[in-house]
Amino acid sequence: MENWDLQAVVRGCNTTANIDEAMENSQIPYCFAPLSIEEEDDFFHALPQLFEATAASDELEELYKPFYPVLQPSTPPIILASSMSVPQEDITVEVPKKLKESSTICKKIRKKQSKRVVKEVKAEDLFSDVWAWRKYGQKPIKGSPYPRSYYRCSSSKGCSARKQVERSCSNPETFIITYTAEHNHVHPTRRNSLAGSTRSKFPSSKNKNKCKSSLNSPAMTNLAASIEEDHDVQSASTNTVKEEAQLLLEEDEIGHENVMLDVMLSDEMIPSLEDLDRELEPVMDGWFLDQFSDNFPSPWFNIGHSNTVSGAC
DNA sequence: CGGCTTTGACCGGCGC
DNA sequence: GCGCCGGTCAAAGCCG
Repeated sequence: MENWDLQAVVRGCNTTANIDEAMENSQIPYCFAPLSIEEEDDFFHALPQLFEATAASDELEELYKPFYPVLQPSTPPIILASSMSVPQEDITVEVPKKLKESSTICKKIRKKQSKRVVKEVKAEDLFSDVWAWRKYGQKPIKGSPYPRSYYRCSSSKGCSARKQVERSCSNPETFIITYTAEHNHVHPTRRNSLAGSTRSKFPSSKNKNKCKSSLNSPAMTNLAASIEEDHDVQSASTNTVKEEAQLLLEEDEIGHENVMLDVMLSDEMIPSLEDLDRELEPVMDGWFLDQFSDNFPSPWFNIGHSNTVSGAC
């Protein structure tokens, strides 16, 4: 184990405090009482921000559990509304007798239970993920014009963590990420090999591949892939590259505070802002340079609009 | 060579 | 029982 991890774990406890503080600042009410499944559902929909914080605290709790007795003697773990991380056995115990009598309902509950964490993020936040994900499937979803992509954690073999990425129907600018299961390992110090991660969907275009190669983060590649998928579906989109670039710029300015809060509260910030910043700095520097320099279209935009824009890198 | 994406096939749950 | 649908598998091919 590297020093990074140890420091990260120590600082991670401060992250919990950050969440605490951030939630206070955002005037999001704590909810200490456990909620019913239906209440949870409503609660999560009503308070997506808190939902994200919940996801973060869930993983934090798991991650730092071994250190609780030492590091949190006076600050008990925050009990948030979500109890979704409770193991299945525990859930079975908590299910009312009436529900137990109905296997169908139980199954429905379990199915509901399996969808643990749902996040709604903007496109630019899709890449802010310290985990390495491997795409293992994609399916068109009935009722949705956008396909759903299935990813499993490739940071560690045997990790059952999964996520589904789907563009929001109501707000196509955002993506709905559904996390299922939990990581059975700590955050990776490095992501997995990038080999193959830059494969183009359009083998005929070598230029596009080269553009993709400039993305040295698999998460960036995932984002690119998602956007690419979306643009496959939305081939009739009338937005030009610059229009979308402007849109992203505006979103970034307008939603800057919200994005920052989201980032602080999300699990991507484990183990700490500083550590992640250190890791992502070279990546992000290059990315933002590409993204917002005058030299449009950047590689990122080329990827996003590979169907509508000829490669120019 | 290992790990990635892509994509058709397969499987299980669910409703009719 | 049948068909639909969502989720997963696995082969093929690509990339560093």
